[in-house]
Amino acid sequence: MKLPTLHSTRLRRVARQHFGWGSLRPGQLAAMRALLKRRDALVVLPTGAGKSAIYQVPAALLPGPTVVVSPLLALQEDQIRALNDRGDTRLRAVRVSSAETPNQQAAALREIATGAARFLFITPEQLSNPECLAKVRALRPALVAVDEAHCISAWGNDFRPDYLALGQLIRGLGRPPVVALTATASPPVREDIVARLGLENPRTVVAGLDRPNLFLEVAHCPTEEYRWRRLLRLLDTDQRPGIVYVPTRRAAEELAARLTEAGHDAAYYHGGMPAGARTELHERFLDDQVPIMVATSAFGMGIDKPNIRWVAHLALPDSPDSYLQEIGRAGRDGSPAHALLLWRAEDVGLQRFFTGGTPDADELAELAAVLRTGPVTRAALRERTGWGSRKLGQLLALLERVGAAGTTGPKQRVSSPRYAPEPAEAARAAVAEAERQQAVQRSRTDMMRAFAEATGCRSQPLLAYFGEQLESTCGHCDSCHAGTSTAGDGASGPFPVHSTVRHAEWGPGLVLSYEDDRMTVLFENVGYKTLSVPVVSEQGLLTGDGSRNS
DNA sequence: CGGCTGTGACCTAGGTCACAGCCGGTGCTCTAGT
Repeated sequence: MKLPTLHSTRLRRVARQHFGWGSLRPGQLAAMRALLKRRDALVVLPTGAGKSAIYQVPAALLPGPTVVVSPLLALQEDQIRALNDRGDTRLRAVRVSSAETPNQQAAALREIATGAARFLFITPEQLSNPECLAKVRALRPALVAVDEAHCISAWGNDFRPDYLALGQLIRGLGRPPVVALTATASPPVREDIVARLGLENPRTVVAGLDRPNLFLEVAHCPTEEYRWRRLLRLLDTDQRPGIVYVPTRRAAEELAARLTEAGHDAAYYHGGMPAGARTELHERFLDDQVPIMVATSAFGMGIDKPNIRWVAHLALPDSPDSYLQEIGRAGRDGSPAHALLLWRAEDVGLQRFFTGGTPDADELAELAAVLRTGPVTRAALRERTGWGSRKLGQLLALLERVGAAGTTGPKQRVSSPRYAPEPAEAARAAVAEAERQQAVQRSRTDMMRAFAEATGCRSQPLLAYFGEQLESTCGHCDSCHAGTSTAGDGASGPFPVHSTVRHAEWGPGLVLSYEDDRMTVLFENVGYKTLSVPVVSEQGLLTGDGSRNS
C-alpha cells in the first residue's frame, strides 16, 4: 500500500481540525493536492458532494488569500455565512460587491491584507473594474476558485459578458493557481472552461453523474390538458417538497395559482420578482415552508437542500446540461426521489427563440473598423455606436473570438490586435462563429429531444452525452422498470468510444457512444449528431485518426 | 420558432376563420430621486 504523502496528511489534518470532516473522498483529495502543488484543477461534482471543500481546505494552508469568483450575490452570502459561522478566524470570509458601501469594501480588503480574513468573494463584474482588479492584485492571492464555472460557457457569450474576460482578469491578478468548480459540464463545456480560463494542464476530477436513487421518468404529452393531469398524478403520489420547472415567468405565476386552487399549496419564483421576495421565498423553501415551488430556471443555483423529493419539468429543457443540473437537486439525502419530464413537441420553439438570431455583418464590420482607430473603453463604444451594453458585449465577444478585438492595458480598453483581419473579413468570420455557436446550441436541444423520445434505458444516453459510459442499463428509469431497456452493454462500432473521427462536411468530432445501431458524435463545428452505424460503415462517412482522448 | 390575442371579413347574425403583431430566460452594476 502506498504511503500517504505529506500533502495528503496536512490536508486531512486541516479538514479534520478546522472543518470537522473526518474523511476526504479520493476525488476531493486529488484536486486539493494539485492545488497545494500550485497546479490548476477542473472539478465536476454534484452540489452537496463537497465541492467547496476542495478550495477551502487548501486555502487554509496556502501562504496568501483565496479569491472566490461566484456568480450570484445571494449564493455568496450563503457561502460566506457558512464559513464565518465556524467562528474560526483562519477561515474568515469577506466580500466586495455592489451591496457594500465604498467604506465597507475598503474594510474588507484591509481585513484580507492584514490576514484577519482569508477568503475574498467577488463577481466577475467587480474584477473587470480596473481599480478593483489592482486592489485585489495587491493582496497577492495564492488561489482563485471559480465557482459555478459552467456560467462561463452558458452566460459568457451574451448574458454576462464579463465572464468571458475572466481568464484575462485572473492573469491580471498575477495568475495564481485556478480551480474551476461546477456540477455539470459536458465535454464541450469543459473545453470551453479550460480555454476561457486559460487553465494549464488542469488536474481534472469528474465523478458521480449517475444517481441511483433518482428515478427518471419521461412522458410525451399530446396536449396541455394531458400534461396538467400527469402533473396532478405526480402530486397525488409523491411527497413534498418538490420543484416544477416551467419555461416562462407567466407560466410560473399561472401554474402556481392553478395548483393552489386545486388544493396543492404552491408558490412561484422567477427572475422578474423583487429581490426581497426572492430571498424570502428561497429561505422559506429551504425551511420546508413551501411544499411546491413553481419556477423558471432562475430558481436553483446554490440550493443545497437534501430532502427535495421530486423535480418536474413542464417543458423540454434547452439541453441535457440544464436538465441534469435541475434534476440533480432532487434526492441529495440519498433517499428515493423522482425526476419527471412532461414534454410536448411545441416546447422546442421557445428554445429556438432563446438561442437567438444571427448578428448583423454590417454592424460587426462597423465595430471592427472603429476598433482599428485605437484603444477605446466600452463606455465610449456604447456612446459612439448607440448600442446597449448587452448587444455591444455580444458583438465584441464574437470579434474577440476571431482575433479582431482584444482587451489591453490596465484600463481594460478594447482595441484591434496587430495583424487583425480587415473589418469585412472579421465580420464574415464573426458571423460564421455565431452560426457555429448556434448550431452547437441547437444540437444540444436536439439531444434533449432525442433523450425524451428514446425508448431504451434513459441513463445510458444521458451519461454518454457527458462522456461517461454506463456499463449496463441503469435500473432506475421508466424504461428499465417497464423492461423495455435493451441491454446496451458492449454496444460498439467501427470507432472506439472517445476516439477522434472526421466527417467530410462536419469536420472533426469525438465519438461519445453507441446504442443499438446508432452512434452519437460530438462535432466541434456543428455540435451533437446521431448517425446510423450501418450507413457510416457502408458509405465510409467517417474516418478515424486512431487517437484516443481521455 | 410557435402560441396567444386581437381584429376584421364574412354578410344580414353572431360564430368561424385568416392573419398580423406581440411575446418569451438567466444577473451583475450604477444612478437618480425619495
